[in-house]
Amino acid sequence: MKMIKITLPDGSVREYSKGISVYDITKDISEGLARVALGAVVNGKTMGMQEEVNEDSTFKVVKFEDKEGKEIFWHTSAHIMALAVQNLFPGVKFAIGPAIDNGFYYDFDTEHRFVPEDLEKIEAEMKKIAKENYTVERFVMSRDEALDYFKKKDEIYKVDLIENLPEDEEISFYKLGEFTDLCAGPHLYETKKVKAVKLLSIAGAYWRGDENNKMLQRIYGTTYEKKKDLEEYLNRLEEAKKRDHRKLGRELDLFTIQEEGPGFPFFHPKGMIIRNILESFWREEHAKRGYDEIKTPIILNESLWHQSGHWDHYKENMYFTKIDEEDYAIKPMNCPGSILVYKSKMYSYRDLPVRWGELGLVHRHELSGALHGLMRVRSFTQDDAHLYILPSQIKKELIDIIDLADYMYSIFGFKYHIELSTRPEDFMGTEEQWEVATNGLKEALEEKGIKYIINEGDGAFYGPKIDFQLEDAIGRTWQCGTIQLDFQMPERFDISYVDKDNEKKRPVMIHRTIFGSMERFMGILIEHYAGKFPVWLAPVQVSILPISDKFNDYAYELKDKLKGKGIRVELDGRAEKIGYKIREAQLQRIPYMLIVGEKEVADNLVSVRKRDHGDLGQMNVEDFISTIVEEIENKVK
RNA sequence: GCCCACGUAGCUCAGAAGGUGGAGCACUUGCAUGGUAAGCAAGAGGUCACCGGUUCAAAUCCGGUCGUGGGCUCCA
Repeated sequence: MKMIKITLPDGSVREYSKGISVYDITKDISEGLARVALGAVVNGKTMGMQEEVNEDSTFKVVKFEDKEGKEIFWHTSAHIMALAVQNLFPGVKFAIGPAIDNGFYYDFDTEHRFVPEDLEKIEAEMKKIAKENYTVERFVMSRDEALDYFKKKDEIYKVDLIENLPEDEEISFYKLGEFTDLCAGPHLYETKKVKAVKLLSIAGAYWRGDENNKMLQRIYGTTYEKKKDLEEYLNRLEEAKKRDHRKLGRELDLFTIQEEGPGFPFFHPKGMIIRNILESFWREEHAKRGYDEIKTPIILNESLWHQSGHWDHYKENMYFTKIDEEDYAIKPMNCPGSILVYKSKMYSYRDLPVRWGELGLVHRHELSGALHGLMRVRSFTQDDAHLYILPSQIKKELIDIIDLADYMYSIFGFKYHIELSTRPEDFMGTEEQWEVATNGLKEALEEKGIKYIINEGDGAFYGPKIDFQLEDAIGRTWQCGTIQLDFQMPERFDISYVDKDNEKKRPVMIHRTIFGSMERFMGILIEHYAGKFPVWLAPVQVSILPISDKFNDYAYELKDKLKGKGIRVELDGRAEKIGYKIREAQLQRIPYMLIVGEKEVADNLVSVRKRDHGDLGQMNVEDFISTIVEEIENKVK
């Protein structure tokens, strides 16, 4: 019998006979461990308890708490759901059913239209299956056997999947009761570990994510080992919903989106305060770093968009109009406008880099189903900038932009991750140019020691890009900042500078944003702060609340004094009780409430109540003013 | 754009097996002048998203359009 060596996390080595199961190894390490283990990471590969180990390996047990454990758990849950659906709705065809971030889904193809009541039925069936404790069996077939098996069952999606698998690999299957699925695994050994089940929603999804394919029905769900953990997760979802920027936007009177303008947001006075502060912050930081600001027209002649390549690559997303008999387009991007400014004169190599910022209003026709509050709109202002630089300046300029973005995000306390998008199918220019540009971005990131994910084929049509992804309240990430390196537009528009040798040469262009769009960034900010904006951003910084309207005179004096210091202050002089006024100010997330009554009037004081700290007691008016002014100036978080 | 669900007062929602619409909050007025998260009372406010069909009668049933939500696709 052949023996293999298994190295445990503590460094100790054990010997077993070849073909031993993950379960038996785990059991041998510790009986107790086998009860909580869901699988193991063996030589870096996650395996289920039923799988066999055949070579010398490092071996680490995984539990539900581990990322790999959740993946196993939810993947099996997807199969349990599939079996439940098969039991309840015979004739359903199965597509794919993976584990995702917080649960799993499975895509089904059936004439039956799933309705919410079905979810309850399926849920009940899943619980039954889990309780009856099926074991999940793994076996392999040859490619031909596998194809034959699914063709007989008319499982067209599985056949499609197998046909796209590499020719020489063995094909693994997992069998759960009467449900046998093509699957790489790994899976739970037995279903009884699944103690809490919740199906969350029904959605449409195209087969293989391609809109030309048939739309399947997807059911999303999640499961847990303990009922308590499921409840906790559902509570978290509820809490997150409370900070949805669309709800807070209305409650705090920041913005609305009306039926008359789907995807075209209306900014209310309080929303504009935040927006204007963000713009001032943006202008200050850019001015410090050698940027100048320009503004270019929203409507420009269609010929410009032919020249830029937008007509060929972006027409579907553009709006058009006519002026007299001429065709015009509403700009979907700011770059061509910026380039026209550049072209209006001659440049020496000494003038470069030229850095021009533009808070540019663009319009893009997004699909109606894609619109989402402020996060996805059809009209938005990009905090754009275009840099015209010498090829030798690429790395330094890229690094400076990365630093600027990092600094600006840090002011808000944002976490983000970076993605690098490479050449799309529909690209302009040559493959060599793309390679140089992509490597430029990679080098800048690597020099900064920043980790990034690569999105193959997701670049803009004119160049590769780095994206900064920020998270919203429920963990969805949104692209905000972007840096794009472009060799195409300079050529298309034949822009140049005069080099030392008196030759005209082509500058390199960088397109970049930090906020991304003012709209999206505000949406993210609202959710990030749950409406509790720090004092420097808060639309109303101080609310003065007289105990009764007898003290309104003092309150008005106080208001003028604060206003004189540039503080955004409101006065609630209504004949209401103090508790009522506090409640309203609190619901409006106003950072400071100043309560004034008989005692304060007598000694020129204010009683300070802070949004998240409650009553701070009495304070001298001047002291309060200097405290808050300092907080504003330092952009205290 | 596609799949599913939804659209009743400014907001949150109830109601309607077809017979001329309801609550709470918000708003207006009156009373109460109250010390750290909702004082009392009265009033005003809706062509039940829009268009069409069925019917003696439609907010309710049917069809379409628009919009919203969750996904897919796409993206700042």
